[in-house]
Amino acid sequence: MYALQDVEGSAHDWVASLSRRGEVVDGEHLVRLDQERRSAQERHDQMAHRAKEAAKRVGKATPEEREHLILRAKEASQGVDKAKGEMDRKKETLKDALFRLPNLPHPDVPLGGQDKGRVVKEWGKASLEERPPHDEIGKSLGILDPEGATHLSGSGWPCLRGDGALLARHLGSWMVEEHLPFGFEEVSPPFVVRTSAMEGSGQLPKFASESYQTEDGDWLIPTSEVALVNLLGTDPLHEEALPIRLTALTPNFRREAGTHGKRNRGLLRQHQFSKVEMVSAVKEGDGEEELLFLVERAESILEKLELPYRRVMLASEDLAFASMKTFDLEVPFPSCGWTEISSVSLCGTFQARRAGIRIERSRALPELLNGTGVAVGRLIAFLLEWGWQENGSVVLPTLLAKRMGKEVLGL
RNA sequence: GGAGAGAUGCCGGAGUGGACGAACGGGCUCGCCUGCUAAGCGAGUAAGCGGGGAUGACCCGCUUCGAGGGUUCGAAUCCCUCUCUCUCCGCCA
Repeated sequence: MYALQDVEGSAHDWVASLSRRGEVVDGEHLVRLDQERRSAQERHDQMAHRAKEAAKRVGKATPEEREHLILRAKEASQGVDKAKGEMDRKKETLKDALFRLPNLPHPDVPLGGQDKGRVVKEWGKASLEERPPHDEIGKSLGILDPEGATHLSGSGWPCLRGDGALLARHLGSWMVEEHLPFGFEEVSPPFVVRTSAMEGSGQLPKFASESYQTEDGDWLIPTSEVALVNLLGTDPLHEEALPIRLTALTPNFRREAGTHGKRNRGLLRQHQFSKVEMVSAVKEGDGEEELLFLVERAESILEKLELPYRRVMLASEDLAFASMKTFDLEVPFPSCGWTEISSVSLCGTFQARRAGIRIERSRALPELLNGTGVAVGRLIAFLLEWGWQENGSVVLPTLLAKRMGKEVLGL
């Protein structure tokens, strides 16, 4: 979201920048709306001034002149109502237009679509030799129960059992514990949020169809980013407290309508999945540095599990609504290739403005960032394929083996 | 779910129809005083938007006393709705 008062000077820059995302915006229209809003306010302010003066005169009037003055004041007051209605409409129109604009891509971001993402780092050795897909491995080990999930909930829902459930539980809490020493506060937020929260972090108004809405009009969080980001807006932030870092392990709910196929099977794309999320609020100007910090946090998870990955800078058309710059971490699935397991985004002041996140006694807004550190379901899926052996068992990374109390699943 | 109370500036807290952007206290800032982390004295201290001005100092106007609507010439003050907080009851993990 951009500031109303910036429209006049910046609308044309926005248009140019947004076109890099493939977003077509009519800049002339924005400028026109802004001019209309200004002149509407001028008219209103003048009339309100006159009406105020008239009302004051009534209060001081003698009984004889009173009646006459009230009549005049009444007229003035009616004029204000009209002018106010006009002004409010103009403001609303402009706000609504701005509200629908996504964040501006960072200049570093490569131009184009999905295929234009830039691999900026590779770690570990990616063996892509043929293996069964993770869901088959999981099923034969008895740790994935898609039939059970379907029986309960229909297609697209996860059900982990036995070592699968244990693995999910260990991975989730282990990852949170990994982040805590780096200045993160752990949060266990509500999984249901108001519409205003979804708007604040940028999931609405554009992507309503992607999320589940309750009968009361609230929403199941599609990511705990929604909860964590909006949590920051409860009270103004203390400047000395920055950077503020929050992390949470939560389930996330997405409709993901109409997604089937090889790349989406098993745990890869579900209506419910849990992940560890990280959110940071930093001083304006510190966003880029924090972005790398968060990426490295996510990478350290994979490195400690001795899993190969690559870091990709997303291209402009691939950015999320609120993001200006995003790094994805991808892992090489033998069955279906490089697959996202973490996504870390710099949102600048975009969300702060939408969600009303302020710094106490300061005009500056904080920059916000969010990132996955990392997704539990996809991590399990990758572990299954990565550790798979000809005899059908799955070798666990050393660190995890300790925690699980076993080195191999299925023996 | 039922009953009641409340929401005012950075904080506390007055204010029940006009002279209230808001008493008073605290805090904070600047200055004075005191010769030295105390006490005292004085002044200042909301934000947003629009206009003027050199995109400065500054000046003018509008809006804002939880949010939205209503009554009125005029609302922090009256009415309605909503949100939130607190207390009691019910219900539960």
